[in-house]
Amino acid sequence: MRLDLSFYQKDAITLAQDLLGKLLVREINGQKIISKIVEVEAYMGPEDKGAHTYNNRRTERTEVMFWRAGHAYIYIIYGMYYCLNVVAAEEGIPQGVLIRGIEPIEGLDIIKINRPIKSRKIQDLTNGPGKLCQALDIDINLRGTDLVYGQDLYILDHQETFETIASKRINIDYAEEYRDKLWRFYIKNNIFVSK
DNA sequence: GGCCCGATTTGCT
DNA sequence: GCAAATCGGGCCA
Repeated sequence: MRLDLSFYQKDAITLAQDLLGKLLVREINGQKIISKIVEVEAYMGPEDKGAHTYNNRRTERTEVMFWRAGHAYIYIIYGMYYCLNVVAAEEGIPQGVLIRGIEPIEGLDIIKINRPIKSRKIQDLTNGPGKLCQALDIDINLRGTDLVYGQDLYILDHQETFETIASKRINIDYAEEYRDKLWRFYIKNNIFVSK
């Protein structure tokens, strides 16, 4: 069953943990790629010095973060990769959850076409925020996609038991006291968690 | 208009 | 382990 609006209407730290183990679905021309979310990071809006929306910075890029929860905040990083985030909290509060790692469940053939790599390790297909966007053919055209009511990208509920690990977020050394917050969460021992 | 830098990945040493 | 790749966003002039 698809997650409804109320699922997303919570703070990003809680949403991040709740998203672990859920199934991310990408539909392209009627074809489905289904994957399990195994690694996430929370970005806590105006007060979080590690977030794009620190101090309520509202620009063309960050605009979607201020929208109603359940939209896709997508941005370009290093001029060549995309990152996917799920907007959290209430409208006007720019919090979101970065998806950093997913485990392919269905549509692995499509993933391999979207992301040709030399490595024969299957986890190298989707164990990173830029990698998984390439694998799912997610780019700037999907910015602002509605995960609650749209068809291109959405998330299904899924029950499963696992152990969650909390750690520091990756590559935000500039975030001062927010650098050491344990706002990265991942499923213990899952090989699709980034390194 | 110009400059600096990044919520990353890859390939080479 | 480390630096290159590569370019739009943000900010200041």
